[in-house]
Order: sequence, then C-alpha cells, then structure tokens
Amino acid sequence: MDDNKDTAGTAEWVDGETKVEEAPHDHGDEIRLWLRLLTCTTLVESEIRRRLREEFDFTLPRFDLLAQLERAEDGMVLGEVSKRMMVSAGNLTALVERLVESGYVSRTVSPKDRRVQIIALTQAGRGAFRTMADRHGEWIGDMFKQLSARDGAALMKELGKLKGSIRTSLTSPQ
Amino acid sequence: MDDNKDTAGTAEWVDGETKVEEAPHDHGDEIRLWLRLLTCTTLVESEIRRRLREEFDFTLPRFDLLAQLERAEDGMVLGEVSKRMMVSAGNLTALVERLVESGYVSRTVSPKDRRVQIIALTQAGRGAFRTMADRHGEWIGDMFKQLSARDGAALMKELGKLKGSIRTSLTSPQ
DNA sequence: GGACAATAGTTGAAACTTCAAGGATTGGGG
DNA sequence: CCCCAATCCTTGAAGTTTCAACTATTGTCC
Repeated sequence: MDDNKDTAGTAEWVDGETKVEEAPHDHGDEIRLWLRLLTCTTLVESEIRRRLREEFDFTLPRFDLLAQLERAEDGMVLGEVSKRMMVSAGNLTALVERLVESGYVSRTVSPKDRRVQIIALTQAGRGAFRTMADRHGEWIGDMFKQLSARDGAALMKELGKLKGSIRTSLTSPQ
Repeated sequence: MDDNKDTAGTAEWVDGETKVEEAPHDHGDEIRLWLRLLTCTTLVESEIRRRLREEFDFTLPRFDLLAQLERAEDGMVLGEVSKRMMVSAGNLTALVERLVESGYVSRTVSPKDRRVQIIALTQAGRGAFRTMADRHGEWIGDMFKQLSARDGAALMKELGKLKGSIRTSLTSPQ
C-alpha cells in the first residue's frame, strides 16, 4: 500500500524519484531494497518485543540469550554466546547477571581456565523458554501467514544470496 | 555457507531439525525465514553504525532523523517524525536536543498550536547530511553488490508481499 | 464560560548497547 | 622463574530506547 512507510527506521531520502538521476552512482535501487528490508524487520521485531513484554514481562535480548543456551545441553562459554548473538561481551555481563538472579541461568567458572565462564539454562529457565518459544512461533506464523509456501521459499533463497553478498563485502576490505 | 550464523540476533532453537516434527503447528519454516531476515538486517545495520561512527563520529538514529527532515523543506512536526521513524516521542526529545545543540536542526514552537514543535534542517545540517548520505549509499551499494538486478527486483517484490502479510496481521486483532 | 477529555511533548526510571579502559588469568619466551 | 603479550571478562561513560506519569495546551460539551 503505502511505500511511504518504507521510510521508517532509516530514511526516505531517495524514495522520491527526485535525486535519483543526479549522482553518477546513486544506488537508489539498493537503498530502496534496504529500506524495505529494514521496515519488515522492524515491524516484526517491535511486535515481538511488545508481546514478550505484555504476555511474559520479558525482554527480547533475554529471550534471545535463553534461545542460544537451549541447544547447548552442557552450557556455553560466554564468548561463544557473544559471537552467536553478535553482541559485545560487555553487553552480556549485565544480561547474564539478571538471568542468573531470576534463576533461569547458571554461571560457573571453568575449572580449566579461570578466565572463562560457562553459562547454562536451569530447569526453570528451560521451562520458561519453552513456553515463550511456543508463543513466539505462533506470532511469527501469524505475521507470515499470508505468504505462500512458494513465496516463502523464494524469499528464503533470495535472502540467502543477499546474505552472501553482504558477507563478502564485509570480509573483503573495500 | 554457514547457516549456523543465521542463529545470530535471535535464536536457532528450531534450526536443528530436531524439534520440527513434534509440535502440531511448529512454524519452523517461517521462523527460519525470520531468522535469516533478521541476520541480513543486523549485518547491514551494524556495519552502517560502525562506519557512521568511524568516518563521521555520528550515530545511526541521528542520521535517520536528519534523513526524515531532508525532504521536508518547511520542517516537520515532532509527532510526524515519531510516526515515520517508528520510535516513541520520548525518544526524540533527547535526540532532537542534541542535534539542535550541534546546530544541525532548528526547533520552533508552532504559532497556531503552542503544544506543537516544528523541527527542520539547518544549512549546516543539510550539508552534513548530504555528505553522509552519499557515503551511506556507497556502503549499501557495496554490500548489495553481488545481488543481480533480477535478484534485487525479485527480493523487492517478495518483501513487499511479506510486508503486506505483516501489516495485515498487525491490524487485525488476531 | 468552565469542567473535562484529548493531544503534544517532556521527564524519569529501567533496560539494552557499544566502546574504551582496566583487571585477572594464562601461555610463552628468555 | 619472570616478564609480557594475548585472552576473557567486567566496569564506566555515553547514547538509544521504551513506558508511564506528568505538564501544557487545545477543543468540546453542557
């Protein structure tokens, strides 16, 4: 409907056709694509944040952290969590601290290397996460409902190509 | 390559095929799609934040705000900016304050309604934004470089459908 | 005209986020 | 053994973000 709304999150400064022909390399198409991608992500993410808060009084970062731990039966080194979640280690300190306080996560110093912390889900954490994850799945399913299986598969594929392009750009200096 | 990395940002708790057949409505495909979407967005957004900081000592929220104002020649009511950026009004107060301090944005009380604030780009703000926006375009162009025009167009289209699906879900109660 | 609801922003508390600096620990030469 | 670089994590400062409560202003209904 209103592609004006694509401006949300970042901008719309090349959305009008005005500036498009001026510059030699304007990247207009790429930017429109980026803005649309951003809009979709923002819409979904905001809704998930809102519902997590509303139904479970929980935040998305905490949910994400539990999600990382769920598959690691024996816990996970903090640094590994940091990499997987793509957030800084400094960020995790406080996050883990709160989850330990609430009894969802345990924290142990590695006996082999006392710099290293191993964190793991407690039974309570596992149960709480399962409940929330089920609802989370329903929310996503609902928001993606109108997308046919074919469209979903196509989108998955195209996003795969985009991801490849981005990663290449990030690993090669310029 | 490594779809493990798709776990970044949110989770990978249904990425292994383990849990997929258990639940009646598992939404596994939708969640995988969502995680991939999130990964792409996070990768791009982090890189833009990093470069804005590095090259211009500027933050993404500020850049986004300037971008909103750029097309509004006569300025914009604060509430309108809030809607377009999809952020709360409380958020904008501090953001605008800093941009006013740095001389990039002007703030005027509307003569018709003294509750209303109109904010606009200054000349300095316009110039600074142009410089940054040009670089921003190059960064995006670089990250999307490997995506062919055909793939880009297809992605744009599929994302359009997804956006429609999300919006529908958000407007209808359940 | 005056009470009163609605609207526009601000403020304060809490949480998340990053970066830079610092502390603790480990591992490797000399 | 001791210094020293590297690694893992914490701390502190600054910024962004939201929500809820509040102020100021406007508009409406009696």
